[in-house]
Amino acid sequence: MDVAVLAGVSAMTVSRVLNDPDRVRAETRARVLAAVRELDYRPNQAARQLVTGRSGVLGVVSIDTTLYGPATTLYYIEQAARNAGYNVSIASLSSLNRRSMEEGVQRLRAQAVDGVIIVAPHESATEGLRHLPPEMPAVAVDAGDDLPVPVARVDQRAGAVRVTRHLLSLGHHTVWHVAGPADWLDAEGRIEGWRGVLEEAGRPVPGVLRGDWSSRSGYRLGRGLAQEPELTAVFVANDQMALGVLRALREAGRRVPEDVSVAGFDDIPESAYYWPPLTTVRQDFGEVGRLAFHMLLDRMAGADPDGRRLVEPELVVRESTGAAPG
Amino acid sequence: MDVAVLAGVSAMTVSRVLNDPDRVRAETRARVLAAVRELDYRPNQAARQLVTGRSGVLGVVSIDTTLYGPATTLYYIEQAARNAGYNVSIASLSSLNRRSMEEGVQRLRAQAVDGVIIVAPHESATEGLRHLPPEMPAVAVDAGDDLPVPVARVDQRAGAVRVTRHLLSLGHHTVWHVAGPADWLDAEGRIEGWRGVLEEAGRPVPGVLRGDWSSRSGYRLGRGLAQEPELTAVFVANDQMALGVLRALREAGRRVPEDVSVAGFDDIPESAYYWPPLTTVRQDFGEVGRLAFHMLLDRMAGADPDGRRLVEPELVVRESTGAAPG
DNA sequence: CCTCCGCCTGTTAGCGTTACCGCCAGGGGG
DNA sequence: CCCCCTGGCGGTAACGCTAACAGGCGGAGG
Repeated sequence: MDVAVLAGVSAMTVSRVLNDPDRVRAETRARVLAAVRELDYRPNQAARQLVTGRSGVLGVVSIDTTLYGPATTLYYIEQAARNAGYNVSIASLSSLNRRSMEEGVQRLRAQAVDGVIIVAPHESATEGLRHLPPEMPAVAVDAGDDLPVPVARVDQRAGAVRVTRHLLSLGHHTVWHVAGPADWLDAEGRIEGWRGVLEEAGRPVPGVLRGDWSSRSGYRLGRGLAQEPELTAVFVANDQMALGVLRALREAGRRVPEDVSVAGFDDIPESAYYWPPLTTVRQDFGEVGRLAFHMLLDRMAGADPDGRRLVEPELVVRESTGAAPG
Repeated sequence: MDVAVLAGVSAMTVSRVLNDPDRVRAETRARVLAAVRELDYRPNQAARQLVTGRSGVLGVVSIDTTLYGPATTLYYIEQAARNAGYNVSIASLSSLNRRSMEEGVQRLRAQAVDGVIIVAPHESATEGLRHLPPEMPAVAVDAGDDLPVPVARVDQRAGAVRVTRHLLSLGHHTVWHVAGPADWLDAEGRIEGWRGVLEEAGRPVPGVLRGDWSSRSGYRLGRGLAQEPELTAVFVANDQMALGVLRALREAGRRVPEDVSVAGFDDIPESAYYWPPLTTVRQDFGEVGRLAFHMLLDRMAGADPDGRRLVEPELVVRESTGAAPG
């Protein structure tokens, strides 16, 4: 090791200076650090990992990171990880099924990551965990509560409850719901919250319409909704689909919010500029990402594998919801 | 090595089976593979890297991966990398400046990645490259042409030319432009294309308005635009800002496209559902991502460091642009 | 029958770092 | 005055893998 020679010490001392500076005399330390700078020395991570067993890399396996939610969560995980000195390796899933989830997890495993965060509001998350060795620290984001690992998630049900109550309080007799795909847990959570409020209030519960989160599907379902004479309020499971619904209603001549109130979910940055500006439920993806990372850190330090943390969503009332007509 | 013992061969033979299967007799190979499966053996990447010098990990340093363009590019880079057996480590930049760019690059360097892709349509990309050792294979996405590495990018200027010509062909006397931030190269490219067409046609060139890519900034600038009596056509540098402009114009009572034509850039999935559906320029971020990865692969194989690949954007005409009034 | 060559497999060494133990010097207590 | 203990540092081995070379064995050619 050149640095050791230049500083006139042994390789071991250089190692100590870099890993446990206090155990070396200040003067020696200074000499070593000078040599490090002089030679622009960078420790070889592979060699370090070989002996310590730690890589300093975390793995994130996530569904389509093109979507706003996952992308934002990933972004904040990465930020938090960086601040704690970790690097982040990603495995994006193109399709959501057991096989691709397993493949993603295996890939990160092969890379010898120190821990794994699974961002998959989907039942396949369970599958991913099955393929993780039991001793591998893991955390799930937006997953179900029945997993054997800590879970950080937004309280989808609470958000749906708030927005549905908001609509009822405006005098609407009932509220329709455009939901996300069936196997997505947050889609289910939003349905449960919505249905719960309607049942509790003794209101009729219209059939659930299933979209795929895209504006396109929102538009398609919105055209159907526009034919419902009774319709005065819709809760759409995300803002992109809500955009499609808004357009379908307008094309059918139904005014928002005068004839029909529309609410979304997520509060993506654009929704405040929709026409009309969208009432929605803000999910703090940043908070979820940070939380997930810190839970993983705790887990790596040997903490309780059963932690669950809920992030409260927030109702954001804009102009797409209003008093029931008539 | 347990696998070697179980298969009754040496460690070396196991290594050969895994890396260069043809060099080992079929029968032996089968016995080794059986042992590998039996013990669920996974090679230690750190040890392999220590001796081969290759990690099988690529680094991507990117601006805010929350934005649609970077997120999509990253997604496709990751897909392409996975198919080629590489893992991807990310360094997202929270702010775009030399320091954070340098920090991101250094972090990936410390992790000993085999190659780096810089996704930064920004002058700071140059800075990032300066901190890369010359022998480190690198590729830049959407960067300038003056970099000493291969560049994959969408031809921003061509896109701007097409959309501006489209607007002039509809009879508009001139076209206003809401641009992106000053130090973003693609913002500059779009300005150049737009200005070039106007100058070539001998039309007046209105002053450039500067947004920050957000709908919010589009709305703010749109309110100003709505006061311009001469205004009949606007080319907005991305779809999110265009959404803000649409809303500002509508609020001011100026109809789109009857009074004012509005065009965007990017063709994000939602723009087809704006009101009215947005005429825009489609950038194939997927193609750019795949291209960037394959250029990096070539570069790692020792290919020409001066490759440049342009992806052609495509004009998508929808309903937000129409014939000039009067 | 011997030799040479090519195929297959084994042996040895080393990648760069850290864990573990041991050595040495100096200070405090017996 | 000697011994032990502590702080600071060095030596050695080991982490798991593969590059490079070595060697055995069977078949082809002389």
